Amino acid sequence: MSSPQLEDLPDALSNHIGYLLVRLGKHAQRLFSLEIGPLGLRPAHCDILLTLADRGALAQVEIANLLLIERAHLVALLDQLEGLGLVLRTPDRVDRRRHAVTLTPTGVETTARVAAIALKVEETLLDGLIAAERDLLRGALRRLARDADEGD
Amino acid sequence: MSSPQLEDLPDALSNHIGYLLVRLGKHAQRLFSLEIGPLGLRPAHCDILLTLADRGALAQVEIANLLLIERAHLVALLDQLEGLGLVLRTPDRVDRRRHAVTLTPTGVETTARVAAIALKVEETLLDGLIAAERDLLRGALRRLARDADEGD
DNA sequence: TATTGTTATACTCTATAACTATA
DNA sequence: TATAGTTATAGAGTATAACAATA
Repeated sequence: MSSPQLEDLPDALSNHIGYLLVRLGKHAQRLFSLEIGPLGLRPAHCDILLTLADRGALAQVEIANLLLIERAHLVALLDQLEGLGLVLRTPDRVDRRRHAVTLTPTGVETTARVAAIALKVEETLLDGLIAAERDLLRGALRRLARDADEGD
Repeated sequence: MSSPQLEDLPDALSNHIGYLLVRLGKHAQRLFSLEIGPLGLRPAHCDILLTLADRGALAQVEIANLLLIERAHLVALLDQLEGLGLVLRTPDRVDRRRHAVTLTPTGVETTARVAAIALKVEETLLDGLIAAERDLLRGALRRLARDADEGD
Protein backbone atom coordinates (compact mmCIF):
# COMPACT_ATOMS: atom_id res chain seq x y z
CA MET A 1 0.00 0.00 0.00
CA SER A 2 1.48 3.26 1.27
CA SER A 3 1.59 6.77 0.23
CA PRO A 4 2.87 8.36 -2.98
CA GLN A 5 -0.61 9.62 -3.82
CA LEU A 6 0.32 12.88 -5.48
CA GLU A 7 1.69 11.20 -8.57
CA ASP A 8 -1.54 9.25 -8.97
CA LEU A 9 -3.72 12.33 -8.95
CA PRO A 10 -4.93 13.84 -12.23
CA ASP A 11 -3.00 16.85 -13.51
CA ALA A 12 -6.22 18.81 -13.13
CA LEU A 13 -5.52 18.58 -9.41
CA SER A 14 -1.82 18.01 -8.78
CA ASN A 15 -0.75 20.64 -11.30
CA HIS A 16 -3.14 23.30 -10.05
CA ILE A 17 -1.66 25.74 -7.58
CA GLY A 18 -5.10 26.28 -6.09
CA TYR A 19 -5.49 22.61 -5.22
CA LEU A 20 -1.95 22.38 -3.87
CA LEU A 21 -2.56 25.41 -1.66
CA VAL A 22 -5.71 23.86 -0.21
CA ARG A 23 -4.04 20.51 0.37
CA LEU A 24 -0.87 21.97 1.88
CA GLY A 25 -2.80 24.49 3.95
CA LYS A 26 -4.72 21.66 5.59
CA HIS A 27 -1.50 19.71 6.09
CA ALA A 28 0.26 22.66 7.74
CA GLN A 29 -2.77 23.30 9.92
CA ARG A 30 -2.81 19.66 11.02
CA LEU A 31 0.90 19.59 11.88
CA PHE A 32 0.59 22.76 13.91
CA SER A 33 -2.58 21.60 15.67
CA LEU A 34 -0.88 18.43 16.86
CA GLU A 35 1.98 20.42 18.38
CA ILE A 36 -0.11 23.02 20.20
CA GLY A 37 -2.85 20.62 21.30
CA PRO A 38 -1.10 19.85 24.61
CA LEU A 39 -1.26 23.58 25.47
CA GLY A 40 -5.06 23.45 25.15
CA LEU A 41 -4.89 25.69 22.09
CA ARG A 42 -6.03 25.52 18.47
CA PRO A 43 -4.52 27.43 15.54
CA ALA A 44 -6.98 30.32 15.73
CA HIS A 45 -6.05 30.88 19.38
CA CYS A 46 -2.39 31.09 18.44
CA ASP A 47 -3.04 33.56 15.63
CA ILE A 48 -4.72 35.81 18.17
CA LEU A 49 -1.92 35.49 20.74
CA LEU A 50 0.81 36.24 18.19
CA THR A 51 -1.10 39.24 16.89
CA LEU A 52 -1.60 40.69 20.36
CA ALA A 53 2.07 40.14 21.22
CA ASP A 54 3.07 42.19 18.21
CA ARG A 55 0.40 44.86 18.14
CA GLY A 56 -0.46 45.40 21.78
CA ALA A 57 -4.05 46.12 22.81
CA LEU A 58 -6.61 45.66 20.07
CA ALA A 59 -10.39 45.87 19.89
CA GLN A 60 -12.15 42.64 18.96
CA VAL A 61 -13.26 43.99 15.61
CA GLU A 62 -9.64 44.81 14.79
CA ILE A 63 -8.47 41.29 15.59
CA ALA A 64 -11.30 39.87 13.50
CA ASN A 65 -10.41 42.03 10.50
CA LEU A 66 -6.71 41.25 10.67
CA LEU A 67 -7.15 37.50 10.97
CA LEU A 68 -10.20 37.16 8.73
CA ILE A 69 -12.20 35.67 11.60
CA GLU A 70 -15.91 36.45 11.91
CA ARG A 71 -16.33 38.65 14.95
CA ALA A 72 -19.17 36.36 16.03
CA HIS A 73 -16.72 33.46 16.13
CA LEU A 74 -14.05 35.51 17.85
CA VAL A 75 -16.21 35.84 20.97
CA ALA A 76 -15.93 32.14 21.85
CA LEU A 77 -12.21 32.06 21.04
CA LEU A 78 -11.55 34.97 23.41
CA ASP A 79 -13.76 33.40 26.08
CA GLN A 80 -11.54 30.33 25.92
CA LEU A 81 -8.31 32.33 26.03
CA GLU A 82 -9.66 34.30 28.96
CA GLY A 83 -10.59 31.03 30.66
CA LEU A 84 -6.99 29.90 30.28
CA GLY A 85 -5.81 33.17 31.81
CA LEU A 86 -3.96 34.21 28.65
CA VAL A 87 -5.84 37.37 27.65
CA LEU A 88 -7.86 40.11 29.31
CA ARG A 89 -10.84 42.12 28.06
CA THR A 90 -10.83 45.67 29.39
CA PRO A 91 -13.63 48.14 28.63
CA ASP A 92 -12.41 51.07 26.54
CA ARG A 93 -13.09 54.34 28.40
CA VAL A 94 -13.22 56.47 25.26
CA ASP A 95 -15.58 54.27 23.24
CA ARG A 96 -17.46 52.11 25.68
CA ARG A 97 -18.69 49.75 23.00
CA ARG A 98 -15.15 48.48 22.61
CA HIS A 99 -13.13 46.03 24.66
CA ALA A 100 -9.36 46.37 24.60
CA VAL A 101 -7.91 42.86 24.43
CA THR A 102 -4.43 42.39 25.89
CA LEU A 103 -2.11 39.56 26.87
CA THR A 104 -1.67 38.68 30.52
CA PRO A 105 1.86 37.91 31.79
CA THR A 106 1.02 34.22 31.46
CA GLY A 107 -0.24 34.97 27.96
CA VAL A 108 3.09 36.54 27.06
CA GLU A 109 4.92 33.42 28.22
CA THR A 110 2.59 31.07 26.35
CA THR A 111 2.92 33.16 23.20
CA ALA A 112 6.68 32.72 23.31
CA ARG A 113 6.22 28.96 23.49
CA VAL A 114 3.74 29.10 20.62
CA ALA A 115 6.19 31.08 18.49
CA ALA A 116 8.88 28.48 19.14
CA ILE A 117 6.51 25.67 18.16
CA ALA A 118 5.57 27.56 14.99
CA LEU A 119 9.22 27.77 14.01
CA LYS A 120 9.69 24.07 14.60
CA VAL A 121 6.64 23.16 12.49
CA GLU A 122 7.84 25.53 9.75
CA GLU A 123 11.14 23.68 9.71
CA THR A 124 9.41 20.30 9.41
CA LEU A 125 7.20 21.58 6.61
CA LEU A 126 10.04 23.11 4.60
CA ASP A 127 12.57 20.36 5.21
CA GLY A 128 12.94 19.63 1.49
CA LEU A 129 13.66 23.21 0.40
CA ILE A 130 16.94 25.11 0.68
CA ALA A 131 17.00 28.68 1.99
CA ALA A 132 16.88 30.32 -1.44
CA GLU A 133 13.86 28.23 -2.44
CA ARG A 134 12.11 29.10 0.80
CA ASP A 135 12.62 32.80 0.17
CA LEU A 136 11.24 32.52 -3.36
CA LEU A 137 8.25 30.58 -2.11
CA ARG A 138 7.60 33.01 0.73
CA GLY A 139 7.80 35.95 -1.65
CA ALA A 140 5.35 34.43 -4.10
CA LEU A 141 2.89 33.49 -1.37
CA ARG A 142 3.06 36.96 0.16
CA ARG A 143 2.29 38.48 -3.22
CA LEU A 144 -0.71 36.21 -3.66
CA ALA A 145 -1.93 36.96 -0.14
CA ARG A 146 -1.66 40.69 -0.71
CA ASP A 147 -3.56 40.41 -4.00
CA ALA A 148 -6.22 38.36 -2.23
CA ASP A 149 -6.65 41.10 0.39
CA GLU A 150 -7.22 43.75 -2.24
CA GLY A 151 -9.10 42.49 -5.21
CA ASP A 152 -10.97 39.35 -6.20
CA MET B 1 -11.55 51.22 6.36
CA SER B 2 -10.45 48.71 3.70
CA SER B 3 -8.05 45.99 3.37
CA PRO B 4 -4.25 45.93 3.41
CA GLN B 5 -4.28 43.59 6.43
CA LEU B 6 -1.26 41.49 5.57
CA GLU B 7 1.20 44.29 6.31
CA ASP B 8 -0.38 44.80 9.74
CA LEU B 9 0.07 41.19 10.78
CA PRO B 10 3.04 40.19 12.95
CA ASP B 11 5.98 38.63 11.14
CA ALA B 12 5.33 35.50 13.16
CA LEU B 13 2.32 35.07 10.89
CA SER B 14 2.85 36.93 7.63
CA ASN B 15 6.40 35.70 7.22
CA HIS B 16 5.55 32.08 7.97
CA ILE B 17 4.96 29.92 4.95
CA GLY B 18 2.72 27.66 7.02
CA TYR B 19 0.37 30.51 7.88
CA LEU B 20 0.36 31.80 4.30
CA LEU B 21 -0.49 28.33 3.01
CA VAL B 22 -3.44 28.05 5.39
CA ARG B 23 -4.69 31.52 4.57
CA LEU B 24 -4.30 31.15 0.80
CA GLY B 25 -5.71 27.63 0.83
CA LYS B 26 -8.90 28.93 2.40
CA HIS B 27 -9.00 31.80 -0.06
CA ALA B 28 -8.58 29.50 -3.07
CA GLN B 29 -11.23 27.16 -1.69
CA ARG B 30 -13.65 30.05 -1.26
CA LEU B 31 -13.11 31.39 -4.79
CA PHE B 32 -13.65 27.95 -6.28
CA SER B 33 -16.72 27.25 -4.12
CA LEU B 34 -18.41 30.41 -5.33
CA GLU B 35 -17.90 29.43 -8.97
CA ILE B 36 -19.09 25.84 -8.71
CA GLY B 37 -21.95 26.55 -6.30
CA PRO B 38 -24.45 27.08 -9.14
CA LEU B 39 -23.72 23.52 -10.35
CA GLY B 40 -24.85 22.19 -6.97
CA LEU B 41 -21.30 21.05 -6.23
CA ARG B 42 -18.72 21.69 -3.54
CA PRO B 43 -14.95 21.36 -3.89
CA ALA B 44 -14.79 17.78 -2.62
CA HIS B 45 -17.33 16.73 -5.26
CA CYS B 46 -15.16 18.24 -7.97
CA ASP B 47 -12.01 16.54 -6.71
CA ILE B 48 -13.83 13.22 -7.02
CA LEU B 49 -15.15 13.96 -10.52
CA LEU B 50 -11.74 15.06 -11.83
CA THR B 51 -10.09 11.99 -10.34
CA LEU B 52 -12.60 9.61 -11.89
CA ALA B 53 -12.28 11.33 -15.25
CA ASP B 54 -8.55 10.70 -15.20
CA ARG B 55 -8.32 7.31 -13.53
CA GLY B 56 -11.50 5.56 -14.67
CA ALA B 57 -13.32 3.22 -12.28
CA LEU B 58 -12.08 3.32 -8.69
CA ALA B 59 -13.17 1.69 -5.45
CA GLN B 60 -14.32 4.05 -2.74
CA VAL B 61 -11.33 3.30 -0.55
CA GLU B 62 -9.03 4.23 -3.43
CA ILE B 63 -10.74 7.58 -3.96
CA ALA B 64 -10.55 8.25 -0.24
CA ASN B 65 -6.82 7.49 -0.10
CA LEU B 66 -5.98 9.60 -3.15
CA LEU B 67 -7.91 12.65 -2.00
CA LEU B 68 -7.22 12.30 1.74
CA ILE B 69 -10.94 12.08 2.44
CA GLU B 70 -12.21 9.85 5.26
CA ARG B 71 -14.02 6.95 3.65
CA ALA B 72 -16.87 7.54 6.11
CA HIS B 73 -17.27 11.05 4.70
CA LEU B 74 -16.95 9.86 1.12
CA VAL B 75 -20.18 7.89 1.42
CA ALA B 76 -22.33 11.02 1.67
CA LEU B 77 -20.39 12.79 -1.09
CA LEU B 78 -20.98 9.88 -3.48
CA ASP B 79 -24.65 9.68 -2.47
CA GLN B 80 -24.98 13.31 -3.52
CA LEU B 81 -23.12 12.82 -6.81
CA GLU B 82 -25.28 9.78 -7.52
CA GLY B 83 -28.38 11.84 -6.73
CA LEU B 84 -27.25 14.38 -9.33
CA GLY B 85 -26.78 11.57 -11.85
CA LEU B 86 -23.05 12.22 -12.19
CA VAL B 87 -21.56 8.95 -10.89
CA LEU B 88 -22.56 5.30 -10.63
CA ARG B 89 -21.72 2.68 -8.00
CA THR B 90 -21.39 -0.81 -9.50
CA PRO B 91 -20.72 -3.90 -7.37
CA ASP B 92 -17.31 -5.41 -8.11
CA ARG B 93 -17.74 -9.05 -9.19
CA VAL B 94 -14.25 -10.12 -8.12
CA ASP B 95 -14.27 -8.59 -4.65
CA ARG B 96 -17.86 -8.15 -3.64
CA ARG B 97 -17.03 -5.84 -0.79
CA ARG B 98 -16.04 -3.20 -3.31
CA HIS B 99 -18.08 -0.80 -5.41
CA ALA B 100 -16.57 0.41 -8.66
CA VAL B 101 -17.35 4.13 -8.96
CA THR B 102 -17.57 5.55 -12.50
CA LEU B 103 -18.71 8.72 -14.23
CA THR B 104 -22.02 8.71 -16.11
CA PRO B 105 -22.16 10.49 -19.52
CA THR B 106 -23.67 13.48 -17.72
CA GLY B 107 -20.86 13.22 -15.20
CA VAL B 108 -18.29 13.42 -18.00
CA GLU B 109 -19.91 16.60 -19.33
CA THR B 110 -20.10 18.20 -15.91
CA THR B 111 -16.48 17.33 -15.21
CA ALA B 112 -15.43 19.20 -18.35
CA ARG B 113 -17.28 22.28 -17.10
CA VAL B 114 -15.66 21.90 -13.68
CA ALA B 115 -12.20 21.70 -15.26
CA ALA B 116 -12.87 24.90 -17.19
CA ILE B 117 -14.01 26.67 -14.04
CA ALA B 118 -10.90 25.46 -12.21
CA LEU B 119 -8.70 27.00 -14.90
CA LYS B 120 -10.55 30.30 -14.63
CA VAL B 121 -10.19 30.40 -10.84
CA GLU B 122 -6.50 29.52 -11.16
CA GLU B 123 -6.07 32.49 -13.48
CA THR B 124 -7.79 34.83 -11.01
CA LEU B 125 -5.68 33.54 -8.16
CA LEU B 126 -2.36 33.86 -10.00
CA ASP B 127 -3.11 37.14 -11.74
CA GLY B 128 -0.14 38.89 -10.12
CA LEU B 129 2.49 36.30 -11.14
CA ILE B 130 4.16 35.89 -14.51
CA ALA B 131 4.52 32.45 -16.08
CA ALA B 132 8.04 31.83 -14.80
CA GLU B 133 7.00 32.71 -11.24
CA ARG B 134 4.00 30.41 -11.49
CA ASP B 135 6.21 27.52 -12.57
CA LEU B 136 8.60 28.10 -9.68
CA LEU B 137 5.72 28.28 -7.24
CA ARG B 138 4.08 25.16 -8.63
CA GLY B 139 7.35 23.26 -8.43
CA ALA B 140 7.96 24.24 -4.83
CA LEU B 141 4.42 23.36 -3.78
CA ARG B 142 4.59 19.99 -5.53
CA ARG B 143 7.80 19.22 -3.67
CA LEU B 144 6.20 20.11 -0.35
CA ALA B 145 3.10 18.06 -1.16
CA ARG B 146 5.21 15.04 -2.05
CA ASP B 147 7.20 15.37 1.17
CA ALA B 148 3.96 15.64 3.11
CA ASP B 149 2.69 12.39 1.58
CA GLU B 150 5.78 10.52 2.63
CA GLY B 151 7.18 11.60 5.89
CA ASP B 152 6.30 13.93 8.72
C1' DT C 1 -8.53 -11.62 11.28
C1' DA C 2 -8.56 -7.77 8.12
C1' DT C 3 -10.93 -4.87 4.73
C1' DT C 4 -15.01 -2.34 2.31
C1' DG C 5 -18.76 0.27 2.65
C1' DT C 6 -21.90 2.15 5.92
C1' DT C 7 -24.01 4.55 9.99
C1' DA C 8 -23.65 7.50 13.88
C1' DT C 9 -21.53 10.97 16.71
C1' DA C 10 -19.02 15.02 17.91
C1' DC C 11 -16.16 19.00 17.25
C1' DT C 12 -14.41 22.75 14.54
C1' DC C 13 -14.92 26.30 11.08
C1' DT C 14 -17.74 29.31 8.45
C1' DA C 15 -21.69 32.31 7.42
C1' DT C 16 -25.79 34.76 8.71
C1' DA C 17 -29.12 37.18 11.19
C1' DA C 18 -30.66 39.54 15.13
C1' DC C 19 -30.18 41.60 19.72
C1' DT C 20 -27.93 45.28 23.25
C1' DA C 21 -25.45 49.07 24.29
C1' DT C 22 -23.25 52.55 22.82
C1' DA C 23 -21.78 56.25 19.36
C1' DT D 1 -28.29 55.71 11.74
C1' DA D 2 -24.25 52.95 12.29
C1' DT D 3 -20.85 50.21 15.02
C1' DA D 4 -18.94 46.75 18.82
C1' DG D 5 -19.78 42.87 21.15
C1' DT D 6 -22.87 39.09 21.82
C1' DT D 7 -26.08 35.14 21.03
C1' DA D 8 -28.06 31.66 18.19
C1' DT D 9 -28.43 28.77 14.20
C1' DA D 10 -27.18 26.07 10.27
C1' DG D 11 -23.96 24.13 6.83
C1' DA D 12 -19.64 22.09 5.79
C1' DG D 13 -15.15 19.71 7.04
C1' DT D 14 -12.82 16.47 10.01
C1' DA D 15 -12.10 12.49 13.19
C1' DT D 16 -13.61 8.39 15.52
C1' DA D 17 -15.85 4.22 16.64
C1' DA D 18 -18.70 0.46 15.52
C1' DC D 19 -21.39 -2.62 12.50
C1' DA D 20 -22.54 -6.03 8.41
C1' DA D 21 -20.83 -8.28 4.50
C1' DT D 22 -17.00 -10.21 2.48
C1' DA D 23 -12.15 -11.60 1.94
